[in-house]
Amino acid sequence: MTTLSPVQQRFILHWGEMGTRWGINRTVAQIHALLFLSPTPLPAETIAETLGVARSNVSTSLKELQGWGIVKLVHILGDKRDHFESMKDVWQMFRIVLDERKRREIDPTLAVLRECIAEAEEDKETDEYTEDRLRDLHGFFETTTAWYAQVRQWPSGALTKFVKLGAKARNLLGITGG
Amino acid sequence: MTTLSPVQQRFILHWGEMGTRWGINRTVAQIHALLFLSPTPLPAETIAETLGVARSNVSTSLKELQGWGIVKLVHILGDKRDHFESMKDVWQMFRIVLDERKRREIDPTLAVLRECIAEAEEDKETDEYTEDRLRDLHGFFETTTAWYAQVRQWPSGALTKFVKLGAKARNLLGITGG
DNA sequence: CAGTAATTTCTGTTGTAACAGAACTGTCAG
DNA sequence: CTGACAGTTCTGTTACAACAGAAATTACTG
Repeated sequence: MTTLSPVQQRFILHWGEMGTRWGINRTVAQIHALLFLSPTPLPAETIAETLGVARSNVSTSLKELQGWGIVKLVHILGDKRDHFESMKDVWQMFRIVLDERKRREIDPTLAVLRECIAEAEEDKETDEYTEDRLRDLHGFFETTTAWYAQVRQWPSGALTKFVKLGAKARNLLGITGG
Repeated sequence: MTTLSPVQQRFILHWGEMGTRWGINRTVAQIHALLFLSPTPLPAETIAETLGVARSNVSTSLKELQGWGIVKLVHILGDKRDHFESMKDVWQMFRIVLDERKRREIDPTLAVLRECIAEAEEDKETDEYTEDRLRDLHGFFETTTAWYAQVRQWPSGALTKFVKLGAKARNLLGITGG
């Protein structure tokens, strides 16, 4: 894996690019892509060589990926170096990422909204219009997170079944109008 | 609106912070927050003063927001300046943002994956393992986007109903096992 | 057809995250 | 205890997006 095939290279570069668009460090995303494609766990040194980045950079990025919980440190018999492997189950991987982003970003946002609304209720320096908009937003996040909490428990095959049901799904649920 | 209440200020700052975490420019997000809270459309000049950023920066950011389709240029009778207003329907707003991100990021990713898989099938320099992983990923994005295409058509109230159904929903849909 | 106000585009600056390389720490073998 | 290697942390550099201010453009108005 020290040298990459054109296909591997293309995917890793694209994955890095996508990372930046979603607020993920490019190198972090590239390392994740590399590990995701690798059939075996890789040591940090190999990752650095393959991607052409500094060893120190790899160390930091791996810490980040472990923090997300999608990369794990493993040991290989007869090799004292740390090796790293990516989670391979795509569904579980994205579930973890979504959970984590909810925890890091959505939950704090909900907290801020609640506090803002509470404060706006008291001192009437903040106009009513602002309060209404914040309530809307709060309601939106409340509903969508509750909805996600439910869907995330579906087995991965369930989404496929749901898709196949098509428009029938809404009828089955009795969800009709606005 | 030239001067902000503490609540408004807090929300705008937080929204800007959240923006950066999701790959949205801080100022762009702040302007969006300001317009979202504003009961009336605002001219660029006012936005610049209120947020304390350069007029030119506001101009660029407003273009960006209009590009996303969540801010519109409007005119006020008797005022020749351009005014700007944010979409207020939170559900529609996020639907638009999701659509746009799908178009800009998910669709190109699907294209890359398809091309990578096609190329991997031909020249066997790329090992089979890589091909399998790319297929997994492609399947994942295919399913989730098809699923989103369906859910996005639900009226906003439908999600609330779905949440209230709780675990019953899966039974109604006949979605049982993995 | 000036002259003014509004807006956009251009250009140089700045702040910050990402980074490389060095220094440091820890671990193990002999 | 010493040397070699793996891994982490620190420090200075770099690259780039974000930005302010100036210049240019556009749209009116009298």
